[in-house]
Amino acid sequence: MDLPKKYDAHQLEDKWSNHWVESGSNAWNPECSREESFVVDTPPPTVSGSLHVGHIFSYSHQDFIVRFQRMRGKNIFFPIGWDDNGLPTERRVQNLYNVRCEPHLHYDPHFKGERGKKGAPQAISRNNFIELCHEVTKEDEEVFRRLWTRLGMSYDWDLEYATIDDHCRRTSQYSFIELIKQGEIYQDERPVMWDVDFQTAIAQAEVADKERDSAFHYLRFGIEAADGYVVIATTRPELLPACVAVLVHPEDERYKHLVGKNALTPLFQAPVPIMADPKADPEKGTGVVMVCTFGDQTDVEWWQAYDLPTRQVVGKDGRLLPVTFGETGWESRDAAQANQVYGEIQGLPVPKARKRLVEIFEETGGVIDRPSQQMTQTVRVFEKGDHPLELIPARQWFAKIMDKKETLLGQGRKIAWHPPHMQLRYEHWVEGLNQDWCMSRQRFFGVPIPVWYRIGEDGRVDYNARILPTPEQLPVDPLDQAPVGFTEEQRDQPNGFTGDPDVMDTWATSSLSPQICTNWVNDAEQHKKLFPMDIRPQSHEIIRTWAFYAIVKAYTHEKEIPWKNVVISGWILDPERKKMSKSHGNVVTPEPLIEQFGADSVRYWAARARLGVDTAYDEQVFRVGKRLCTKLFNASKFALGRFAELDPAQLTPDQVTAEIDRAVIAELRPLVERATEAFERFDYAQALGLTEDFFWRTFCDNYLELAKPRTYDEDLTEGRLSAAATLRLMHRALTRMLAPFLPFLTEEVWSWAYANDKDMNASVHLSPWPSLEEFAAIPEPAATDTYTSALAVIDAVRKAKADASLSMKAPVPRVAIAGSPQTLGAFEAARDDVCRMLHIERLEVAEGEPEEGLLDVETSLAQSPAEG
RNA sequence: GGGCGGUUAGCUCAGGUGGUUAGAGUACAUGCUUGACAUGCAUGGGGUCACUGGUUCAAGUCCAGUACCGCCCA
Repeated sequence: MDLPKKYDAHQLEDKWSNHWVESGSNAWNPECSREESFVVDTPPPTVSGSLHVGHIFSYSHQDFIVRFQRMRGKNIFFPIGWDDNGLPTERRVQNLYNVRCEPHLHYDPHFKGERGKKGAPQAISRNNFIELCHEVTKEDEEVFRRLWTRLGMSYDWDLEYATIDDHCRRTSQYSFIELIKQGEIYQDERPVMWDVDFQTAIAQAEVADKERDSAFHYLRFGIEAADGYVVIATTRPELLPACVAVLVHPEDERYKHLVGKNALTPLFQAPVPIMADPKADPEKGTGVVMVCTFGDQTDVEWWQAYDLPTRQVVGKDGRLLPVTFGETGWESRDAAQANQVYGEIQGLPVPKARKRLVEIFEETGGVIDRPSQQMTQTVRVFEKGDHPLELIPARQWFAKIMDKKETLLGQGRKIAWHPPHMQLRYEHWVEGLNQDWCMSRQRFFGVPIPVWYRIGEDGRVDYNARILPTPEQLPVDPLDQAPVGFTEEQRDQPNGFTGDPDVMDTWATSSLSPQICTNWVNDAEQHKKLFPMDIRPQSHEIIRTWAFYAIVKAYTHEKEIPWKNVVISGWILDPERKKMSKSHGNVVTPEPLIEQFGADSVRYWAARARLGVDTAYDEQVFRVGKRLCTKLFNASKFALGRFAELDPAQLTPDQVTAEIDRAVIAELRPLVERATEAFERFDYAQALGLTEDFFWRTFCDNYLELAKPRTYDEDLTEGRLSAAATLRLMHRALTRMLAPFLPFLTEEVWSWAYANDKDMNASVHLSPWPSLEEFAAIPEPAATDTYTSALAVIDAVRKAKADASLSMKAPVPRVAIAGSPQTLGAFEAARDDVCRMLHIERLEVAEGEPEEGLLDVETSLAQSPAEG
């Protein structure tokens, strides 16, 4: 066989990725039993998100594990999906096409999106908008598909899914309806965390804390029917018109006498009760707190506890709503002044309203008690948004989770987490839950909430009169389809129906990836067979979302865990150890790296990082990967060349007769054991490290050099046969052990020599992972120190040559070694090979006590290199 | 404020159940065109294992605390 002259990564990538697709080597076989299968639940990446090296980092980790399991003979279930519904896609579409979704508009069948359009955003209908979203996700998916293929990810592409496709919508809606029927999902109108930019409710899991510059403003509240005032410190003065009560601590002597009286809000002159509550912190601010509709979660609690009135001033768009003081619910002792002041801030966005109101405070005497105090404050922000969240009452769907914290902790403990401390992250999240999962989103591109409502005779929606679709109707869009028994003409009419306008939280769908992949709704038998899955690989920032919600769903539907193992990848950090993200502007895009170093080298880089450990981005590592590839390429060509003329049928374990060959096989055994053990623990990095080190040091630098002279014997001596058999067996094992990491190159090398072996497969990736049984026919060496004593002499002579600035092939007239009889006996088996390798002309052996190490080695070199 | 993880050579990282002189790669220095590989080979210099205590015959490793970095949650 003519082997390629130089290592060309890209040529191999094209060749083999096409070949794998054609041969179907990654296909899952539905006929195999569960015990023979390895079932993987892969994270569907957000396709519209920015793609950077962090993605290929953690996705490669899955593939290392999967490829190992495949070689262990497992029937691999390895699907891939795309998470394309939700805000990121909508935002991308808005920016790309400069459009805005207006749900009240009618669908325009002739509308065509145009990219990069200037001017004011064009308003388009919901369905036109959704069409554009589909268009964009199609393209984005293609980018990912190409990247994963280039990287050699061994997905079964027949199992591909997208969270917006029919199957996922159907599964997600099916789950939703089932949970409504079980009472696990309910609808309620209550204050929810609301993003004023996207104008949607969000869930606790999507909240991020951000530090902001803020200030305490000290305001004087009057006391009704009394002299004096109390001072309240607040960071949200714009909520003053929404004030409904004032609280002090019951034990606070300063204010005890005021409890039961009314305070009067400054400027608005609204009488509000002064009450005592132990949650009012005497240490915070002045010890007096104003309760508003709604400043924070505690306001909501007080509002509920004391049945306080609601004075909503912040609207869903984040601007101050029109209100009239003096009307019922908006009592004021001076409505004219209140309305005049409020008129100044009505309609303004919250930050501007705050600024303006503070100006009015300053202009008006007797309001400000003392200068405001600058501070930094932690505010809650939607993780994908910019402005602080508001608490706004709205009708939403919720999944019950607060009632099953203990149960969910128990479910988490049934799962093995890798590394184990990641389970704590899950536990802490569950323990810290403070509200049910808000599942509905006021968005457009997502899985619709599959519910209609009856409309009464009076034209009002009766939210208690729900109409649910039948399973056969799914997936359904209640805004486009009428429920059974109704016609489209009855939509939004008295005695008719209306569709729920909302979509689900994207996690409501992706939390079902185990059910989606195993075909829970359509094929109960297959689902039963694959569920729970074996592993869930993912990174740690989505423990609270993807992992958590999946555990919730698996429990509520089947009282089961979704997978037996969760395998957590770390992050790639930038060299300053900051998280890589588009907003930080520190992302590295993967394509140029694959161009420059090749896919195998990029995979090598990913494989070097241990599970769960955040790793600084270091481009050096790609170069190291490339060097390993080049080394494997060259060493393979050479090693194979050493036995190419021999019939592989001759190179069997029983031909390994030389002691030194048996000794090196004895070195290989623990490697196989340890690497296998590491891989079984999902510690691919350890497996790679051990294998790489052995391949380079033991195999290339030492054994290959040691055995080389024998392989050049002209006759087919026993020694030559033994060396050839050892080389072949060892190289065949090492190639397989590197295959999960370097799938392209190892497949190429495999095709040169081993594809036709009877006990192997044509593809290295379907060949068995090396085992000790493979070498069982090779006896252990008679002495334990044959290899190590050879190494001691090799090291010493090499050092002597290096110190003398001699070439490694320079002849050595004399070497004298001294050691124990046992060591010398062990060395005897390596003597010929060592002498031939190092060009030692005379080797003298003497018994003695070595000063250090196994042997004393004295090397006599030629007087000068010139004469030598 | 609570929790989790980290701190080992200039850099990136390994270091099962404590046990000779703490490792690898890279970078650096020197030499070597070795019967495959100069994208290589050989040799070498380079460490107060963050710090302070403690347990122990023995601590990078176990315990307590401190500092700094990162993350998660208030």
